[in-house]
Amino acid sequence: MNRAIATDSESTALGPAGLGPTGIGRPPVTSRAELEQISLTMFSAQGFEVTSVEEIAAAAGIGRRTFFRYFKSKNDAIWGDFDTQLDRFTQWFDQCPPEMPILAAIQAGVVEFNSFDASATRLLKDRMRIILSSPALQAYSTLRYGAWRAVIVAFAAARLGVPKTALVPRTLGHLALGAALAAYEQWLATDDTDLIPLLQQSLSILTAGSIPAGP
Amino acid sequence: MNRAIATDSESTALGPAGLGPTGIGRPPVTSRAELEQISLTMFSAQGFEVTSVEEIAAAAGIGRRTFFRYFKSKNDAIWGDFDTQLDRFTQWFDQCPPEMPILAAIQAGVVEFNSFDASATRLLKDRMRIILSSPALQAYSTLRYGAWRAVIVAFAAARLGVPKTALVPRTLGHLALGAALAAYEQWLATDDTDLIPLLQQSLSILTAGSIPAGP
DNA sequence: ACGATATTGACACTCAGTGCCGTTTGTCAA
DNA sequence: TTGACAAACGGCACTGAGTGTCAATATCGT
Repeated sequence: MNRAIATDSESTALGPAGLGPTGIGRPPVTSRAELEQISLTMFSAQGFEVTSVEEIAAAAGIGRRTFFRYFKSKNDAIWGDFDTQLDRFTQWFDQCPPEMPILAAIQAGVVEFNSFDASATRLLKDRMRIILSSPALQAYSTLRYGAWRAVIVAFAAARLGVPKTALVPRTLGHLALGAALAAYEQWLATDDTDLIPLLQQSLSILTAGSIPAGP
Repeated sequence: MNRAIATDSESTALGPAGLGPTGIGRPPVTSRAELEQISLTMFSAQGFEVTSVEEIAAAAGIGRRTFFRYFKSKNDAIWGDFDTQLDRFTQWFDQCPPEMPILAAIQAGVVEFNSFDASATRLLKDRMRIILSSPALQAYSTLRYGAWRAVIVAFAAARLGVPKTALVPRTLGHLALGAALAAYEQWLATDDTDLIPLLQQSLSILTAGSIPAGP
């Protein structure tokens, strides 16, 4: 008990991401990135549920116990530098011109957040595929997305001059996330489709406030 | 692996909800409803995480193994007759007049879904409070809400004459859920506030396509 | 009373996650 | 070079969720 709902940024921030601040002490034998790489590969190859932490640790040449020093849970192994991405997300809104309408800003921010080069996009797709293929990961993603929503909520609250706990910013956070998730699902369901246009469309339903013309 | 994403309606539907179809065989020693009642009480009193299944089983006078015959997981113990509620949800949309605009229908359907008498409303609030206070339950709720979204997606797809896998219905499902979740959170965060007006407001952002006037 | 039937609960097992603690491996200062 | 120090490592033991198996138990119909 006593765990805050959205305060899990410490979960990934802590632990030996690279090494300790000074170069003192025994150096880490691996890195978060390397473990993530190995985990991702194994999850893709044989599935998330059937891949045990013990297997991953063995493949990485470390002890099971050590794995949990790099990641708070097996679920975390797939989220990479999500917190860093969130910082980028926050900064975008910080630098967003005040004259841009709030809904337009949210739409642009979300699109920007998901704009990567081809290789990073491929990696994102692999990640999302694994997440959506595993109920456990899908469930866990909700907690991660809570922090994502918080970025939007903070922006909207500031723009509207209301507390972050007000209904409107809270709702905008959920709506933006919903639109993004719909785009993700669609992206994964169809081959050779670009994510960005899908995001534009799903967010447009929100920002334009209308449903595109029928078939 | 090989588990469908949204196909978990069997999870609660199976198991001895009351007793077997015929009255033959050893009768169940308890019921899903009774176990849910006990679980809810204990979760409220001491918290979800610290309450073990063993404790619940002991309090109910059954074996730990038996608990898992009534509920697929500890998480499930709190969701009551959610599947039945979903049937009600589906039926509402089935009987929704075709001339009602799709967004208005979604708004009305979601409001209707959450309209209970005072006692059921209190129960719902207790449930939601527990869910939002536990990261594990909050995460798990995503899977349950997947079935909820599917109802909206099916309705929207039928109305729009597009497959259920199309982007627009999918997005509407996520957006409606997002609005509902925002209303729930707000409802729990403030005392003596009615859920329905909050739902109206959050859904209005979606259906009216505009943000209410500032402070 | 007997057989068919369905629930129960005990046992054993896997796996995620955690606390504890001694060991290893590096850096820095004397 | 040596020794103190700091940090990561990994083994061990433990809790708790979830599952497979199987004998015991309780009810109904004949």
